[in-house]
Amino acid sequence: MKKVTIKDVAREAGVSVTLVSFVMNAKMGKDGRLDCPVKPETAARVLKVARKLGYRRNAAAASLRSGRSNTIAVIPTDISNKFFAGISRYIEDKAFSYGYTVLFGSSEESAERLDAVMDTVLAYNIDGVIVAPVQGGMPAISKAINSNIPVVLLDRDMEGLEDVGKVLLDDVEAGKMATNHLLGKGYKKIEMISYTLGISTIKEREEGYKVAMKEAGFEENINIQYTTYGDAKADVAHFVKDAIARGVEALFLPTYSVCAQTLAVMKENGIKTPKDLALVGFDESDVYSLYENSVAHIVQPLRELGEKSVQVLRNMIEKEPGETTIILKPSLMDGGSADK
Amino acid sequence: MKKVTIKDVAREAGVSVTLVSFVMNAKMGKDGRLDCPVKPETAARVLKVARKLGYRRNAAAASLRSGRSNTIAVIPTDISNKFFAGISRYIEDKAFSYGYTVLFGSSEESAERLDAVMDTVLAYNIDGVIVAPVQGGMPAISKAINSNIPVVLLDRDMEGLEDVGKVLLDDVEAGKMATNHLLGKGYKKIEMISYTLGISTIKEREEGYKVAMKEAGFEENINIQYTTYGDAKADVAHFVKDAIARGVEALFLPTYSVCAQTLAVMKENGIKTPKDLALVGFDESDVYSLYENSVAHIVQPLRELGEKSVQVLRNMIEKEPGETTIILKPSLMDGGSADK
DNA sequence: TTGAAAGCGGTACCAC
DNA sequence: GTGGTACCGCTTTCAA
Repeated sequence: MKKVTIKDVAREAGVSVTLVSFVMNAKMGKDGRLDCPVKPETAARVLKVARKLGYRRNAAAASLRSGRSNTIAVIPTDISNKFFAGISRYIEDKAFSYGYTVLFGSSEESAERLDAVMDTVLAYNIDGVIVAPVQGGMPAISKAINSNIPVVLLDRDMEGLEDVGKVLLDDVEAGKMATNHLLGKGYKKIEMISYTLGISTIKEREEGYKVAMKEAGFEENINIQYTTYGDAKADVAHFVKDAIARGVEALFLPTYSVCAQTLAVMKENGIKTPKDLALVGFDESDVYSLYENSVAHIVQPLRELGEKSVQVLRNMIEKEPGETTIILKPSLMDGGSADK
Repeated sequence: MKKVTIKDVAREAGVSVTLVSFVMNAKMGKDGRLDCPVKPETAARVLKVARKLGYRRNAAAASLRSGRSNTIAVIPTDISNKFFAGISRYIEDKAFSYGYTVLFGSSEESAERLDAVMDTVLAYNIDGVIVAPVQGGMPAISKAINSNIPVVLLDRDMEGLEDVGKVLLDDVEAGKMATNHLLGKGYKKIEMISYTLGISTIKEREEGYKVAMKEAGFEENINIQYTTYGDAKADVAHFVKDAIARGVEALFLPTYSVCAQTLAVMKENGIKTPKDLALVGFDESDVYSLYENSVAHIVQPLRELGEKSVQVLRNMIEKEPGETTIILKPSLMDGGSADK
């Protein structure tokens, strides 16, 4: 079986290529099954021939001619991260329902990689991009905007970009929620271990923590320890031991990875939660329920984040009016690690 | 900034489009930096103009004309699975080093979805496909083969497919290894909880388990409980309690998901490992090290699996000779769950 | 309803 | 070394 083109179908069906093109692109209205200016019988015949010959549209040709590809790109920072892996599914489903194909490319939390992926993606005549910005990723994202490709920022905000859509979590609220949960249980010496990643998300979670502590009258207890993405292991071990020594009662860990690191350190050193140290983590993972004492954590509305980002992008692509910035609310999943 | 084409560059640089095409496609040899029949000064000028104008090759046009896209597709069964997420990175890196772009599309363990992804992928003039077969996925995979697109089966074998490359784990060996590890510790009543997924991988792990048990003289202890992918939770709870009641000493869990389910059941019911039940799991996860008593597990050589699959695919695409079936060896990561 | 023909932006082949 | 030009397969006027 070799490449079957629209011409082959046209010849075999005894019609022009135009007709075949019409038929192949016809979405069927909810009534019977047509919507194009082609006689039903002709359409049926074309369809039959196409199927018989195993015709498959050449996306490259279609995209070249029409300038559209019905394809959107999604660039998460780490595809193996449960947060993005979960969101990906919702994005795919929603995109599919709009007739878009989705291409994934991970930036691995690197601006250079983001730039490379963006180049590839732009070369493919993509209709729009959903991207989670990384530190220093501004130029790469600007490229898309300058090429007139609609961009939606997902999960992380980035200032100074014009005409971009945004679908974010209310991270300040998330920080407050986690902190208030611990405060509500009666903990007072609550601290954070955070990343120097320089992304909006984490900064706002820190902000929420601070606000909640202030409001509760424990401003003097506010303390955030910073580590670096990638080699956090040693730092975290040090922080945790130090915290215990200083009588810290609880920690808010604003990402899954820093939480996993912390749990590892605690396990190695026989530090029990919540007895020795109460915890609230972030995002979902099997680890939270399987850990000795299940871990309380902030949950993001993955489905909504995924679906909304596609919706916003679609509106931008089709130039339809609609919300362009959407902020969603987190929720808290309780667990033994926050008990008192 | 609007679309800049090769023509714009040609005009601006005062050369023909042919020259621009040459220059844009020139890979630089390790010496200075050319490899094409273009005078260096001309090449430099073209390059400068291209950069100034912000030229970006239109992949659709290139692919349409040349019939190649320098793009390969990877279709795992579940992108959020640590196994595939890990492999993806190695695939991307290796593919990149060969000058390929990678497109991902998950089949979600569904033949229908695999078919849809395959259609999309074939429409894109893809040069080759790396796919993890799902049950009933034969027709979808045949499509690619019939379209003369090279196919490499990753992780799972599927019989009756001609001219496909294969990069697999020695799953019989993995089953033996896990079982022998437990036998070596002195366990005798060793059983398995497995899936009725109907994929080669799991069947062979079962085979390895049986062989090892037989060789050790415990043939009469061989017992495999089967559950179904998706709704294993209740089954597993039942199996585990039943196993305990029957005096089973150890379980070999041949996938991450069945292992995670088992751990959840054990935690809920206060069943301790290895005291009440010894375990050997499969694949990697943070869970294994963070679980109360760390979990011994079989590890697959992700890097090799990923790199080899790209290599095999490349050889097939370029019609270069080389191994077309590669079987890699697993290893075992010990953990407290297998102690005695 | 239908069809002819003009490109979309590159690449490949050939001539100079 | 360099340039001219016929396509790749499809969509999209425009006319019939």
